[in-house]
This record gives sequence, structure tokens and C-alpha cells, in this order.
Amino acid sequence: MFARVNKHDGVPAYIQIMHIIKKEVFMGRIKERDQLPPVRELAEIFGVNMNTVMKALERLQLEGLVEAEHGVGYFIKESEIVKEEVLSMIRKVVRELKQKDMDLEVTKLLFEEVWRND
Amino acid sequence: MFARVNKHDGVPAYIQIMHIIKKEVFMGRIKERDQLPPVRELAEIFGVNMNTVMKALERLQLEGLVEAEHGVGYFIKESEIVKEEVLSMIRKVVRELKQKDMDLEVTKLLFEEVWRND
DNA sequence: AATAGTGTTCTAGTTAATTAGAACACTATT
DNA sequence: AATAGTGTTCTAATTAACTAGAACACTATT
Repeated sequence: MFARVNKHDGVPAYIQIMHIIKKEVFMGRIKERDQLPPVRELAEIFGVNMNTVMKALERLQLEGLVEAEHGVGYFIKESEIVKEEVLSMIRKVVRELKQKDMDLEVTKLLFEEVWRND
Repeated sequence: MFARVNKHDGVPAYIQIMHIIKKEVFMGRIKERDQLPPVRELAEIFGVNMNTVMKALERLQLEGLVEAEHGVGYFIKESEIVKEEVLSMIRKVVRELKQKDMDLEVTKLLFEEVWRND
């Protein structure tokens, strides 16, 4: 279910873990109210220390994607509706941009620039 | 023309400088083929060391926005002119995604995934 | 070839980010 | 109340990022 973390590509492990979990949720492969595997198990899966997983989960909690219950576990918090809406929004704009012969890398740059400055 | 860098807001100076220059180009306040002020002058304007400016310019060069001529200066590179239609399309979707509390990095991930698989 | 104006590289100090080990704390079950 | 399974906090070592000073290298002009 989860990909292993790549320790030598420059991106911090906890950031990679955040991305992996977010992606799974947004793609609908982890559903609302699902319980995540225990922190220790995730640590083993990803090949990192428990606290590295903790750091990712804390940040995801701040962003409102997951919720911790002390002594019980971590649960997915985000609503299904937003995910579908976001996904189809992205699908639509990707379709339109491809039709205009845009290139992925340039698009990403523009995206970042607009994101930061608008 | 250029804003001064804020050294205490957590964002590294060279990143701030990249954003400032990008924005100037993006907004059309620096035109294609224009020469930038000398590195030393920029350093003074921004209130940082020459190498901090260098670092920003090197990254901008990698992204294809500027080009260095050793012993002469830095120039804005002629790039594909982005269609207004594309830009406003991106602006719109960025606005919507931000409203839904999406973050840039995950959006980029989803974007790539959809781009490659749709 | 000398000079002034420009970009570039080398080196190192400082600071911040990242990761890990170990002990602690809560919950549910028996 | 004991235990097993879970999240949490504390501390410290390591690593990476950031910035700066100084010397070097290229270009155009005289």
C-alpha cells in the first residue's frame, strides 16, 4: 500500500511520507475514518525511525488531514467530497492544457509562480 | 524597482530574491533581453552578500529564466511567451484549489499523476 | 597591456533542519 | 491491576542549508 522512502533524493523523509499519505487519501485509496497502521509499523514500512513518521503525522494533523487519538491510533479526517471535487478539477485543467500543447515542466513552473504570487 | 529582502521571516534570502526577480519578469516590468543590474549592485539593493544573489541567479538560470555572460552581465532569456488564456486558466484553478486548502506540493503530485495517467 | 566592470569559484563559519534512541503516557482488554 | 498496543515527549547527534569574505577569471575599452 505504501511506497518505501528514498533516503538519497534530497527530499527529507518526513516530507516524502506526508506526500505519500496525502496522495493515497486524495486518490481514494485510503478512505475517510480509516485507521492508519500504527506509527511503529509505518516506521518499519517506510524504513525510518518512529519519530520521523510522527513528524509527518503531526504536520498532517495541523493541516487537518488526519487526527490522533492517544493510545488508539491515527485516523483519516478529510471529507470524500473535497477529494473528488479537487481531482476532477485537476483532470479538467490537465485536459485543457494538454490540448494547448503545454509541457508538464513549464506548467509546473507557472503553477508555482502563480501559487506564490497571486 | 526591487524590494529589499526581509532577513527574519524564515524564508531564505536567495529564495526571496528569486521570487522578486521572477515576479518582475512575470509582470512584464523587466522585458526580454533586458540586462539585470550587476551582482554587486543587486547585493547592495537586497542587503545581502554577492553570493546570495549568485545563488538566486544560478537557480533562475537552471529554470531558464535568465542567462549569464561571464564578464558582461545577466540577461533575461527569451522564453516562450505564455498565452494569456493559459495563464488565466491556471490563475483560476489555483484560486479554487487554494480555497479548498490544497497545498502546492500535493497539488503538484496530483498534477503529475493525472498528467501521466489520464 | 592596462584598467575598470563584470561574473565565478573556493573556503569556512553559523544556523537550522532532520533523524534517531529511549523513556513516558494513554486506552482497551483481560 | 496487569498487560499489550498504541501515541507522545525529551534529548542529542548528525547532516544539510545558508550566508559571507576573499581571491580568481572573463570582457570590453582605452
